[in-house]
Amino acid sequence: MKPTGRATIADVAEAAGVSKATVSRFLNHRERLLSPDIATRVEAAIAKLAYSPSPMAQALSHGRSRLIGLIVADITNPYSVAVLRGAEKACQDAGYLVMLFNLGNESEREREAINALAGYQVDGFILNTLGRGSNVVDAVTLHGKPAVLVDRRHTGMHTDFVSLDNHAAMRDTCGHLVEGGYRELLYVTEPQKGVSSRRERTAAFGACVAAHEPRVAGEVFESVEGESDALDEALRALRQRAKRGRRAAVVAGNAVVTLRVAQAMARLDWQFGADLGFVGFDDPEWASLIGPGLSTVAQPTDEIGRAAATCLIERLRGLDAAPRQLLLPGELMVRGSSQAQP
Amino acid sequence: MKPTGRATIADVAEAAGVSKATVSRFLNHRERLLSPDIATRVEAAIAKLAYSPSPMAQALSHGRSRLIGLIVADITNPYSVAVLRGAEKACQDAGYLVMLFNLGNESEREREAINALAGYQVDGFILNTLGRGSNVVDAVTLHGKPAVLVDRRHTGMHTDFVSLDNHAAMRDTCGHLVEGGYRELLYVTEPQKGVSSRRERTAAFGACVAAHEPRVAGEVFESVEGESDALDEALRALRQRAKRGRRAAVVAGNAVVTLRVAQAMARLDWQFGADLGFVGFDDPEWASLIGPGLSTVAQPTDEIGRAAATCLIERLRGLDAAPRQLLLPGELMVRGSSQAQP
DNA sequence: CTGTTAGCGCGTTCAC
DNA sequence: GTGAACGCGCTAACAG
Repeated sequence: MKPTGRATIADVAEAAGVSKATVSRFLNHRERLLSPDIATRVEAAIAKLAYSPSPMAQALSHGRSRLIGLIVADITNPYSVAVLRGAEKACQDAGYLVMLFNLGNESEREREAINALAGYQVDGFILNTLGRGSNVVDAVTLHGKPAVLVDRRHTGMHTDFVSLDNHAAMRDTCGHLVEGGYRELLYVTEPQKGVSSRRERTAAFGACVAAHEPRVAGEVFESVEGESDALDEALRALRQRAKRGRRAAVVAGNAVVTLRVAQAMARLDWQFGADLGFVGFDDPEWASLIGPGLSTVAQPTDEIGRAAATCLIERLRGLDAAPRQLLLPGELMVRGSSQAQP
Repeated sequence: MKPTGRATIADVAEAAGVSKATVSRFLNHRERLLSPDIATRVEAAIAKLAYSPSPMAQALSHGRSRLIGLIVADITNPYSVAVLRGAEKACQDAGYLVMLFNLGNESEREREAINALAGYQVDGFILNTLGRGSNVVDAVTLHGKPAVLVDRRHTGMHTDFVSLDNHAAMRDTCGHLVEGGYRELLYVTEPQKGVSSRRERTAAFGACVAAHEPRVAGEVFESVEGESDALDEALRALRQRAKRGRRAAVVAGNAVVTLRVAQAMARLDWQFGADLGFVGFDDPEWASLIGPGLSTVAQPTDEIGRAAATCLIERLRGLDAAPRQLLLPGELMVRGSSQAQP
């Protein structure tokens, strides 16, 4: 066995008494048949030496690496992880490996990430990033690799896009609350900045309220990390408005916000359901354990990740269709926090 | 600009009017100075063309890829993700990229993972895997790459190892409970199988109880996914024993178990603190929101990941010391579930 | 059908 | 100090 520990194509060629090219053909162009005699000899040698081609050398020569670059805005975010999980699985199943780059919320590093990954000749990108300062388009386009956007779209970037169907999910959510008798709604979101998903959900909330006017009134509150006083105040104001017999409910834009609202409720010593209705986007495992259970909108995170990877791999296999848009449905998980109180 | 979109070393050489070798030396052997004149010319060309060497070609030729393979038993586990996060950051800071492989709890795939990553010439491995069927040693040794184990040690594998100091953490936990007047203790863990961390914690629990005997009595219960009845029964039995004035408490082996126990408490309609004391390993964000707040042992997950990566990178830089063992201290987060009830 | 040759982009001898 | 030549492992273009 060679010092490197791995057999090379040359070793196989020698062992089989043929040339490297023949071995290469045996591997890549299975369809064009080579004389059965030689084929079996090669096959034997390749098995005997436990040979498997070096992806790096293949990448260098043939240009494709069977690597997929996954760039995540913030790996702290459970949503990102859930997507990561689905995507990683789909990639593995298709014979691709995932190279991971976490931006740690520093959106300026996006370019750096793309370049670093492109250096390794990744075949394509899965992007779950902020997408502000849309020079990203150029970067990706520059390297000529296909990309899929997850959850957050970049303005002006015509690539495939996979996400929760925010509009439908919000419609279901608000419908459920209105039907349950809630009349004063407050949508709590993280600061929108340029993040498309936050903007979409906020817009959808506005549309839903408008659709139910004048029976229903709605407001939006941007919750900033660390500024818990403001959130407490917003919740108090909401309950004030609810005083004249109109029941009030909060809709949380994601799991982070849900956590903040739950903490605020604990500070105020209010009970979900009894004092304030609630539905939150994302369905963390602990949702059923808080108070009477938190109603949520469960995202099909695994499917989203899988769909993103599948989309990308189809492109890698040559699909040349117009940019697609996959909006996957969420599932409303009704628990105690949005049940009518007897 | 070339069709590939990226400048090669040849382009730089031509632009600077020198040979490729000179450019290569400028990059790698900065110490040995080449005539200042040429140096500046090369530097200019390299900047003008925005040249950066191809890691793949480097890997192929020089043998090192600046890639680190990270194998995770189950990316669903928040602990794995937390480690992943710390490791990824440390790797990035040191100029390495992470290649991710998720076993999805199929421990047989460990070999496959190692081979796949080795194919890409990863410089080393970070392993957070089950480590059963310890043929892994061979596999890693075979490829001659250094590795560092996180959280779970593989029997007979002499590599660096990073983990929580399970023994100390358990000592603190039990000490806290005993001090708080709890006398009947139940340690709930996932089935131990071959997982070293679970065995260590269980053993440490036994040792702690022994140290406090005969004032304190302790039992161990293995909670299997889906078999919630058995868990409910174990908790009832615990409270039975506590009847004669001895207060009872549960210690949960990790966040998964904590979740199961919390669900059981909800089913039984018992309150943490009032009906049963509780401390759980791992400190999920929602711990403070359940009942009066769940006491926990917070693992320094970020440091663990960072330490693992740092260890490995030191090895890659040539450190040739005996296998090290880093046991990082946990932090006891005291909340309502283990407070003495008035 | 198969072997020979020429690169992919880079590091590293070896001469000059 | 610097350039030419070779090899890393593999694929693709030509021959035969």
